[in-house]
Amino acid sequence: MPELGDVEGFRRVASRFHGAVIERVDVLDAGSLRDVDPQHFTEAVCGGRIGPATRVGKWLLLPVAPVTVLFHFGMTGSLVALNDMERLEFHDRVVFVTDGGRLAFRDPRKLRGVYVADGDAQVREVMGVIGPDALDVSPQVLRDRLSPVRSSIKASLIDQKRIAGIGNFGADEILWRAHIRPHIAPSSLPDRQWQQLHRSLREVLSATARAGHTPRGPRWLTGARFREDFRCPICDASLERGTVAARSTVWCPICQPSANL
DNA sequence: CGTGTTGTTCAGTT
DNA sequence: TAACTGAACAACAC
Repeated sequence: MPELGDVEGFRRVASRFHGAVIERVDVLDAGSLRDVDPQHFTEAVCGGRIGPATRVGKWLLLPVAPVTVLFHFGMTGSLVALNDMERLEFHDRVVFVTDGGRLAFRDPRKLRGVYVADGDAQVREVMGVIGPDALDVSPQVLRDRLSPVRSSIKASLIDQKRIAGIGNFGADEILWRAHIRPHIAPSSLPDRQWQQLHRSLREVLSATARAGHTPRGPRWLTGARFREDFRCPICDASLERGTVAARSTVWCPICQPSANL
């Protein structure tokens, strides 16, 4: 699930803990703690006060001075606030017990996890090489960063080192709204399609960030993706499914023409 | 028991 | 070299 919008939702969950003090950390799965052992992690954050949560691409950063806790949610991770009544769930991996409630990193598949960094340099090191957040890129930056890709426009959109935050569903959604077929080479896009791509990107990402997840309503391709009839919400044509950039990909054969005329 | 999966990394190939 | 592809990771649903 976690793409930019989902992580933005998790950021809002975390922001409710701004100012809370971490009293204890329950590490239920040491493997979800990346590159740090439970003792070291616990010592680093216990007694610390939680600062304002921020998001960069698909990363969530939680300052606990003097360190920063980083979360990456892989495909199945989430961040949940638990009230005093609620019991832990089986897939809760790391639980922060604070004076303002409990915050749990939940992740059935354990593909990513929780990291800790000391200082900005280490934060950047943990996140690796990633491009600017997708919600911050101008039309010009978008074009400059994606156009060198020689495979497909979809591959360029989900490449985190070009721009950060777009995932598989988001890329399909953006390309569908821009009427661009995912297989098309960036080099073949005319000016007006780059403009349309940027508009669609803003539309999709701002809506997903506002919602805190990728909507699956009647006007969303992501909705149609899971609907029984599998039809385009714009033109009602039967959608097509295939593999692009090694990911499962859905597009409309009518709304997203295979060539630019 | 296969097949598929919203993310990333790495080994291997072009 | 750089770009690209596909398997692997872990766990679960179907």
